[in-house]
Amino acid sequence: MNVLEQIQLNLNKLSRSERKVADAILASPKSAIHSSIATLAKLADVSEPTVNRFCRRMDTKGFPDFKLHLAQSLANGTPYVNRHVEESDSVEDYTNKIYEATLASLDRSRQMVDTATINRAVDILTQSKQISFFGHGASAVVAQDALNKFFRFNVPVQSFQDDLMQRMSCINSSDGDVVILISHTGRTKSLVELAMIAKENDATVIGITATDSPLANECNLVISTEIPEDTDLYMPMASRIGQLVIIDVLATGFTLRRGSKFRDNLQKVKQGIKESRFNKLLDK
Amino acid sequence: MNVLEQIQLNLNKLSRSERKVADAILASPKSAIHSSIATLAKLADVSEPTVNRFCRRMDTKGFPDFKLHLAQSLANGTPYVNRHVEESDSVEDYTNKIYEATLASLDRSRQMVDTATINRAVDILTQSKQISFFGHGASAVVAQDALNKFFRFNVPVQSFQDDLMQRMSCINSSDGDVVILISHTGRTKSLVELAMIAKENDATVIGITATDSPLANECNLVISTEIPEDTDLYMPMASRIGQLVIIDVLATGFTLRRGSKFRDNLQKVKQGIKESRFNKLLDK
DNA sequence: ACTATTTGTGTAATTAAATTACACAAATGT
DNA sequence: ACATTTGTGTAATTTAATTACACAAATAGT
Repeated sequence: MNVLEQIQLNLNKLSRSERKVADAILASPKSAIHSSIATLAKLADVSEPTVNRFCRRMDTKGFPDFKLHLAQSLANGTPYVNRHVEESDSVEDYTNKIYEATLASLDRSRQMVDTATINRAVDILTQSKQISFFGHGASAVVAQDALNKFFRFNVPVQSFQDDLMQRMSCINSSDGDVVILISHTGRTKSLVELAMIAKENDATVIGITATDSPLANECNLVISTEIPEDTDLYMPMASRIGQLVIIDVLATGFTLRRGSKFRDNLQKVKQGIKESRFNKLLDK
Repeated sequence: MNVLEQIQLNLNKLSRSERKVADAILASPKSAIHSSIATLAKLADVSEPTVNRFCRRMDTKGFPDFKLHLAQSLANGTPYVNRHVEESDSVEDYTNKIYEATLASLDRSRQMVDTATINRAVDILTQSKQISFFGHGASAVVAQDALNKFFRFNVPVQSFQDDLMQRMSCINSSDGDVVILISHTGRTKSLVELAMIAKENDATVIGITATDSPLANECNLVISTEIPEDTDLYMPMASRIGQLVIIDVLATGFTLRRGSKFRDNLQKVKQGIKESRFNKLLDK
């Protein structure tokens, strides 16, 4: 796959002239991708066909194709890595680290997301009488965001931050109601209790939480979010970003499932908001 | 840097024929890097020079150079391109599109973030008597999240969703107070008014909003978030994710600046939360 | 509304690049 | 030492990319 590794690997299987080509490329791969076969041949002190043969030997179709592969190998420079913020970090340092950590976390959750579960959740949501979103702390924010999104759809939806309100809501829930519980760790006691109460009252409980957590075990359906080893002191919780995107996905699936009549409504809401804004054409 | 983003960005600045080329490439970037200028021209139904001109417009030296850049863009795992959600999309389709759109948006804002401004904002925050976070709709969620974060630091911080409360708070603000206003478009009337009120009362106003917007013009300091072309019906607002990360960065900068005594406090808060959770060792 | 100018687009010619064919040289094996 | 394989370069050929130019469309200015 990776051409640079490929070169490295077959280095001693090459002939003398081809070896010269390999050395020239390895010495400065960045400049190699911008040279023509002629300049590279000159640089390696071999003939042009030799360079071409070398490329073929590296399992590429020819010199241009080889350059393409080489470019791709070089591009995989910075895979989003979780580097922790340190006390001595400059603004640039910690800003970059936080962005990278967030990107890494999102990328990981993208790879982990189970679309079958998503689909099942959308199923349940579209058939529900009422939807409730509950969470605490950072997850309360996510619940609030979800409320915001689903509220536009003109469906019965609610979200409370207050524990008592949450409990009352769950106690009053019944068959056809959906309760979505959001928790990063899945260990928040009150949320686990909410799940139990809601289930007792025949509501469907969906958890956006860590797999195999106490909360997950009480849910009818779990959209699992990966939980990183241990969040250190400075690092902000990237997890809530992942939760938000899952809300986005659910909301989108919901809209698509509900059909066209529904989307007219969405458009109407968007239009309605416009009046509270400065017109784009008028300013300046 | 990234050619795919470059294409996406200049999409509406292209002529009709060049747009066809852009569409053809975006439709299948992987196959594009393996085609010659002739096949690509045929695919896009334009002439070869048009393809070449398109490449030049994307700040590359020519077609081969363009392919090189494209290859590099593709190599970074996945092409984070904003492909719009369509009615016919499957679960996998829209899930992927949303994740990619979010990742793309985050990646872009990472490149655009101005650390000097961040530093300035952290300066102001650390020296403030009180911090207020205000926003509406999706941005209210971000304000809430910010409250959540800064509250842990044991500094005077507040956030209201209610417009009247926000106004009263700004009216009562004074020198040394910081008001952080969050708005995606920067055109929300009430927020612009808040900025004016707060400024009149000598508070420092920081905006997390679009550059050159009415709101931005009223702020003492603007942390600018890019504003994408036009958000379509299905696509969720990836912008709030970017805003959240900026909050993360500010909070981190704030902690680092405040020194070690401060961080003990953070640890204490983290410890305090633990009691509301199921112990990791006890369950199962 | 018509003309001038700019801007965009394709055809054909040109140039540059890469590949192939072939010949010779070096190395290896008999 | 000779035959055969393998490697390498020169020159020819092919292919791809670019440039030059002409025409068409759109825009702006009488």
